[in-house]
Amino acid sequence: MGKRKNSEKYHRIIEAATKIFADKGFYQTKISEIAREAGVADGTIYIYFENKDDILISLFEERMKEVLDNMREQVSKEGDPVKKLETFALAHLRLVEQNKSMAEIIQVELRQSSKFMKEYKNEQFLEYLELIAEIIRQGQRKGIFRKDIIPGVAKRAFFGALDEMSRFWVLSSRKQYDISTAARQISGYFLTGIKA
Amino acid sequence: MGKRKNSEKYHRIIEAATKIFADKGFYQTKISEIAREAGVADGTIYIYFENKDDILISLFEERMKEVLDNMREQVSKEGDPVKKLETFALAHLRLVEQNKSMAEIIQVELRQSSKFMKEYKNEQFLEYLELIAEIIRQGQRKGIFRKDIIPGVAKRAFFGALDEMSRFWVLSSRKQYDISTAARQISGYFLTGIKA
DNA sequence: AGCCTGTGAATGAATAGTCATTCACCAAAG
DNA sequence: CTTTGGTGAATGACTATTCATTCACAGGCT
Repeated sequence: MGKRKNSEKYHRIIEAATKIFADKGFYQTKISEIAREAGVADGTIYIYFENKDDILISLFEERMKEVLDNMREQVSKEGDPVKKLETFALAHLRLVEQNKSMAEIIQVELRQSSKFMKEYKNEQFLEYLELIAEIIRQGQRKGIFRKDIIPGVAKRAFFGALDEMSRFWVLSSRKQYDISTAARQISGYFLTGIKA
Repeated sequence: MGKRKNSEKYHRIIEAATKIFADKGFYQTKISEIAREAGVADGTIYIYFENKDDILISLFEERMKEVLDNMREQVSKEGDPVKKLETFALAHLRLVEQNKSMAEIIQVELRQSSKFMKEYKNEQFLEYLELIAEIIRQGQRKGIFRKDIIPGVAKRAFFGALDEMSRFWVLSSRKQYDISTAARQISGYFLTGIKA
């Protein structure tokens, strides 16, 4: 059954689950609801996924890989570490904007995942963070960023700032600030703060 | 039953729940486990709380009020907005350090709250954020912080940076950086970034 | 072409287990 | 004897998961 992941139904289910998980939360979501949304029978879901957890995990991996690749590419287009960070911020927030459901899941459900799937290490996410650390290290090597900045701390601070902004975005209905303004502000003062 | 909240058992249950929610997550936690941990019968819990959700909500309100008051006091001791923010960062991270279980719950479960308790607005938390915004506004009035900073964005960025740092703290067992170093770094570059 | 048959995807009703919540009963205190 | 706080086994609702059955189709046979 190597074709499971290529199947159209596999993707229909993932999409349905993304929508409903984001809407009601993982535990609140019934398999039968996902099935209805995807237009398949309850049982069909178990042809494509091992269990409910597996849907959530698959959904991440499917999407995060994509996001990570995309981000890597965008960042690598820029040579200057300062520009790289600006690009990262903007791209991150744009991604959230364009993909609200997925963002909600990452915001809320993934946070839980470390609990209910102790064994599941979210490699992709760690790599995503590492991307930031790498940019910072590069900037330090070039003498653009202060040497006393600890990349392991800074990457989290930068990501955290963006992430908190996204949370606000995702959870509030009316958008008070537009996304590029927010991105500019965040990368703006962050950069000023770490520049040599 | 006006004495419910003063009762010793009430607090024992809250404490037990805090510990177990943090450990396994809200949905994973059985009432019977909380009861066992608190050393009471299952039914007793329903004398002190309406239902499972109510335990979580009470647990927050009980604790957040305390935290908020404490933070307000510490911050108000400082006159200078720069110092206020530094104090805030350090106090926040210390709080996390001293209260790992509660921090985990805020990290993970509170994020969900808007899902599973639609009606529950977390006022206290919003006030906590507003505390940061207020400091920033004050700094702007005094001409210490740049006028083009949007307090509503900056408060989230600052909190987000701290929060992401805490997450790292809470979820990782070995502490790579000590807390005051992290606090100094974060408030450090944040401040540099927003100073006039 | 028409017929038969093996295959496996898909179905959804039935199962099986889990747990929040209740409540009939207890014991201590007054 | 009555009240009160407490108990924990029993209840009942809820749902993830299973599995016997259906169905559509491919391709071999006459």
